[in-house]
Amino acid sequence: MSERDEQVGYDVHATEAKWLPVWDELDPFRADDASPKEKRYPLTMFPYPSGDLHMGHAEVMALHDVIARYWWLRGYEVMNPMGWDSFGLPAENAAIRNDAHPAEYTYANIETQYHSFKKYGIAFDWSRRLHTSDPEYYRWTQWLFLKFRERGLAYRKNSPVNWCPNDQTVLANEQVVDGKCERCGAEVTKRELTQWYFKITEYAQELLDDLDVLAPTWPDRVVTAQRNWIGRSEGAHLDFRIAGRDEPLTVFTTRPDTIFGTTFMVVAVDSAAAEELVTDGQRAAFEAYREEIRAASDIERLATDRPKTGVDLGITATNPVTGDEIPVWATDYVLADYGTGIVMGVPGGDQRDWEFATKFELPIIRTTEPPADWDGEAYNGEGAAINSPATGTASGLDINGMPVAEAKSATIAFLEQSGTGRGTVNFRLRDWLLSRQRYWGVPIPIIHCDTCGEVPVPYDQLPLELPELKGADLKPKGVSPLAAATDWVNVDCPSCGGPATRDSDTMDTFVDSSWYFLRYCSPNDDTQAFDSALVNAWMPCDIYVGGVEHAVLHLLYARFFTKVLADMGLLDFREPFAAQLNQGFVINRGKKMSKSLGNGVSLGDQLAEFGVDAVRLTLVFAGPPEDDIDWAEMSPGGSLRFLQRAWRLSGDVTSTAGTPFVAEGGDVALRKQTARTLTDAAELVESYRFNVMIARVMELVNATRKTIDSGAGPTDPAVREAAEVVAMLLSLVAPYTAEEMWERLGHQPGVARSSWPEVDPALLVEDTVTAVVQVQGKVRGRLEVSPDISEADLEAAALADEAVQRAIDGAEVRKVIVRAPKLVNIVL
RNA sequence: GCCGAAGUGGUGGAACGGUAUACACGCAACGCUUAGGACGUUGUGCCUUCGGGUAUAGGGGUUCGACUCCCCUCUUCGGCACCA
Repeated sequence: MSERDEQVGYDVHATEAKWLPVWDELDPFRADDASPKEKRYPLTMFPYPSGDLHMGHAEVMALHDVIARYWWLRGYEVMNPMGWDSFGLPAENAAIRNDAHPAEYTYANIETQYHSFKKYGIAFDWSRRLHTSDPEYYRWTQWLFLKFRERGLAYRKNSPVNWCPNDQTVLANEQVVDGKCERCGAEVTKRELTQWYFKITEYAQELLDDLDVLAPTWPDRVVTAQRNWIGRSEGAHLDFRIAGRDEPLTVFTTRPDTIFGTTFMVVAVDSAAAEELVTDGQRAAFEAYREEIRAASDIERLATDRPKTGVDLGITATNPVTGDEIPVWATDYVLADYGTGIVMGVPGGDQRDWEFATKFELPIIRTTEPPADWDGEAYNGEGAAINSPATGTASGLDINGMPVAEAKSATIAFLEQSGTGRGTVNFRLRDWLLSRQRYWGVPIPIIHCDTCGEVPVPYDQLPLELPELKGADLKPKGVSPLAAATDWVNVDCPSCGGPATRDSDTMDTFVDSSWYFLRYCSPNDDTQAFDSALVNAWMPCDIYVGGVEHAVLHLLYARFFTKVLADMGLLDFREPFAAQLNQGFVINRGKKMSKSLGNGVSLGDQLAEFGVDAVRLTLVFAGPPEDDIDWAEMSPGGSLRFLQRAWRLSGDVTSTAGTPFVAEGGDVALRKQTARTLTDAAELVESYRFNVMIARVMELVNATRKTIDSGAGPTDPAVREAAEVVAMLLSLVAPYTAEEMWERLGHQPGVARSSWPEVDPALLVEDTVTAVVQVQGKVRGRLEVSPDISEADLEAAALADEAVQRAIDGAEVRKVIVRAPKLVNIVL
C-alpha cells in the first residue's frame, strides 16, 4: 500500500486483487442463448495479438464497456464476446527473426493480452473466445471461400496488382494508401500476376444503397468514406469503330453530351488494347514510352501536376455521332482498370484532355457555353450546349441550347436508338484481391491439376492445415513459403487422382475478420461455420465500437460477406452492424505515440500508478468518444481523487442496508437529484455522451457529500440511496471501486448485475424553477416560480420585478414573449 | 480540385433555438497539518468608474431571442483524387 493510499484508506491495487478472483467465480457476464430477455450484442473490434495491450486498446475497451455494462443493468441479455485476429505478418516477421514458429509468438501474446483484459475489468463473456488462426476457426473460413467460389464470387484472374516490395506480397486496393503499403509504408509497385479475387463489385450498388439505411446510426465519416470508395458514377458507354477491327472501342464517359467536342481518343498505355492497336510504324515509339512509364513508381504517376505524355498509336477511330475520324493515342493519364481503360478526349470540357490537346496540338472545341466571365481553360460546369452539332455538320443529333442534364439524356437516347452506345453506371470499387504470398494465414483450399484445372479441396478434408514451417523457411522470396513445402504442395488430384499441386498462397487476414462476429454466436459448433438460428437471434450487432481506420477495409468487407451469406439463405439480415461508434486516438503532447518520437505512454505504467479504474475513468471522461485524447493534458490523478471521494461516501453511510435503491422519505432535494441523475444518465449513455454522464455522477457525489456533512446526515435514507446509485453508475467505468462501494454499503458482490431502479416520476417534478426575465434579449432578472405557473402570472411577475423595471427604464413595452415557466423576453 | 466534419476560458470540455462557460484539470487564497501529488472552504472568461459592458474563429442574415439555423470568408482535421 502506498503512502498516499494509506491516508485515504483506499488501496486501488488491493481492491483489484480482491475482486478479480471473486468475479472469476461469479462469471457475471456469460450470455444465455436461451434467455427470454431481449437480447443485445455489443461488439468491439478484436485485437491483433502484438505484444501487450496499449493505451488505444484501453480507450476503445473502456468506451465499449460502458455500453455493455449499461445494457446488463437495464435488464437485457447481453452477449459481449472477445477474441483475437491472430493471423498476420508481425508474428511471421518475428518468427523469421527469432528462428521460431509464428504460432509461438502469437499464442504467447494472446495469453498476455487475455490476462490484461481480465485485469482491465471488461465485461466480456470469455466462454466465446476465439482465435482466427485456430484450425477449428479457419476450417470455416476455407468453407466460406469454397461456397463463395461455387457462387462465382471467388475467382482467379491475371492482372496488374499492387505489390509491396517490403512485405513481399500483393495487396488489395484498400490496403494501398497514397501509393504506400497500409501496413509498412513501403512504396507499392505493380506486378502482373494471377491471383484470387472476391467479386465485391457485384454488390457495389447494394453496398452503396444500404449506406442510406446506416447513415442515421453510423458515423458520417465512415459513410462518406465508403460512398467515395465505392465511387458510383452515371454516364454512358460509346462505341467507336476502327477500320478493319470487328469489335468497336468502347469508352466510358460521364459526359456523353460532349461527344461533339471529342477530337481524339486516349487508351491506357498499359492496357491490352494499346498493345493490340498500335501500328507497326508506331510500335517502336509506343514500346519505348511504355517502358518509360513502367519505370516510374506509383507515387510519381499519382502526381496530378506532371505534364501530360503520350504516343500516337497511328490509327483513327470513328466518332459514333459525327462520323469524324479522330486519332487514337496511348497515355498514362488513363487508368487501365477504371471504366474501359479508354477515354474520349474532350479538351473543351476536361482539363486533363485540354492539357493533352494543347501539348500535342490537337483541336479544341467547346460544347458547353461557359459563363461570360469565364477565363479558365476546359469548362465542365453548367451551361447550354453549343457546337452540338456545329453549324453545317450533318448529324442525326442536335442538342444545341440544352442544359447539361437534358443534353446528356438526349445523347444517350440517340446512342441507344442508333446502337452505338448506352447509358451505364460505373463504379470505382474494384474486386477484392485476397491472395497473399505469405505463410501465417488461411491456406487457400484449391488444388491445381493440369488435367482438371482448379479443383476445390473436398469439404470433408477441411481444415486444410498449414504445414509446419518456421524461421528461415518463412523468409519472403516473392512466392509463398508454402510453395517450398513440397510434401504439402504436391498432392493427388481429388478429381482424377493424377499429380497436382496445392494453391500455395494464403488469404488476406481481412477474410478472417469478415465473419468472426457470426462465429461468436456459436463459437464451439464443429458442424457448421455458424448456427443460423442463433446468429439471427443475436444479430445484427447493436453497436460496433472501433477505429475509423477500418472505414473502407474491414467494415466494407464485413458488409459484403453479410450480404452474400444472406443471399445464401444463411442470414435473415443484410447489414451486420446496426450502429457504430468510432473512438479517437490516444495521443501524447499533440502527436501520435510512436517509438521514433519517444513519446509513448505505457498502459502498464499508468495502471500501476493510478489503477485500472482511474485510467478507465480518465479515458471516458476526457471528452466525446470520437475525439482524440492527448494524454499529456489528462489528469488520471484527478480521476483517482474523485474515485476516492466516491468511495468515502460508502463508508459514511450509516443507515441499514436493505433492498437496494429503496428510500422511504429522507432528504427530498437529494432524492430528486438522484432520480434526475438516473434519468439523465440513461439518456446520456444511449447517446454516447459518457463524459457528461460522469459529470452528472460527480455532481451527485458532491451533493451527497454536502448532505452528509452539513445536511440530513449519514443516517438519512436518501444518502444511502444516492450512494447506491453512485456505485451502480460508477460500475460502468470503474468496476472495482463500484464493487468495493457496493460491499461497504452492505450488499452481496455483483453491482454490475444489479438492476436499474425505477424512478418515481414524482421525484422528477421540480418544486420551483428559475424563470429568466430578458429585456431586449439580455438577462435582467431571475424569478423562482412554480413549474406550472400560467403565462399571464409569469408575465405579471416579470413586469413587477424591480431590476426588470430599471432595465425597461420607462420605455414602451411593445411585445412580451412568455415561455412559461422558464423565460420571459420583453421587447421594447 | 471535389466531398465531409469541426473551431467555446489558461487546459479537457458542457449547453431541446431560451441563464454561455456544467463537470473536471490547472492556478490562487484560506483552513487542517511536522509534512503533502492528502483533505476541506472560497475564488477563477475578459474589461470595469462595480451601474454595467463585452465574449462561442471572422463577417453578414433569419428570429422577440443564435454556440446552435442559413450565406460568405479564414483555419484545422478527415475521405477521395489524372476515376474520364
